[in-house]
Amino acid sequence: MGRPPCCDTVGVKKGPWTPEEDIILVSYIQEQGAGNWRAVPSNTGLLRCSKSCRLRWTNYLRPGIKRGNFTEHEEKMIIHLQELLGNRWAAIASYLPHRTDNDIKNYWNTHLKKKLNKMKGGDMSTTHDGHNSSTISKGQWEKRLQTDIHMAKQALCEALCIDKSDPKMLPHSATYPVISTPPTTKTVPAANSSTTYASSAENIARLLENWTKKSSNLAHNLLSSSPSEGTICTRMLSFNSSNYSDVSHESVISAEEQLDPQTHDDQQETQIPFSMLEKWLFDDAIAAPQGQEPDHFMEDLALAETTVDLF
DNA sequence: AAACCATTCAACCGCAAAACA
DNA sequence: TTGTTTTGCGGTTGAATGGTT
Repeated sequence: MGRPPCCDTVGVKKGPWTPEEDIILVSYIQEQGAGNWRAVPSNTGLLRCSKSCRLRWTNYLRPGIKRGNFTEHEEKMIIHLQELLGNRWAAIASYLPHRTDNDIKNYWNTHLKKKLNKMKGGDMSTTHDGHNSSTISKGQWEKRLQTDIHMAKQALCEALCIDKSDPKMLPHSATYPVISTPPTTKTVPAANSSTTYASSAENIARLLENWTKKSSNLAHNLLSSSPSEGTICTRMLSFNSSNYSDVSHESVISAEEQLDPQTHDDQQETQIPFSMLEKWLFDDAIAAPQGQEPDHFMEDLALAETTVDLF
């Protein structure tokens, strides 16, 4: 007997999510907070398994997600971090705010891998992830371990900072892993959800645009049908008034600044160590020839750690 | 215009770790 | 301590789309 499926396959819908489903999910998370995914399908009536709901939220609907158009800046970071951490996309994503691990993974597989192949003259005698598995050095494993420890420390530090600060900041902090914060998607309180919801609306606004074009009648029906549905659509459409054809980092931040400038200030504060890491990444990318390990990595991390200690 | 091929990316699957009872 | 449930992660797939012949 094989492993049982993660959820009943009978009556479970698969494939692309519809805007209607997105609205239901976003609305539910706004009310209940992210977490307890097991309960989401039954509580929302969505014919999706819990995994699918979580994935849709974390990779697409979650607020603050920046999609497509990777900058050269981000590209270099990914290449560098991949070199250090391997295919640990979640860890890499923690260094790139507003990017999901899935997005980074896709970008790596579709763009960067080829790019590096070309740069190395097609000489890829390494494994699929660019590492030679048989010759991976002990030092590299140590560095990985050190990085993990460092990340854990920072996560703890941030958690302690949050405890001290306004509890309302928690959802925002949990949503934006400004620096190596492990995803903290455990049950997020519904409080302060207006900020997160606004960004969620931005994320699905583009879908809604097409959707309303296709079925303007349906949108109208939603507005005028049940009170709850009407509320959902009214909320969505109210956000639709702003221009977010391209949900860039800047636009997300500025939109949130308008809603809650304090949160942005806090975010900037916690970004200090991240900027240092970035500096290291780019300094090193420029200084070091391809494939060379940065010797001063741990030094700089230690320096960053000192900065974190200031909290 | 149609067929074919390549690319992209959202979503699924299976496993492992974490959380819980 | 152990067994079960839930969550998170990385690899993979396949539909959609765009480009080429």
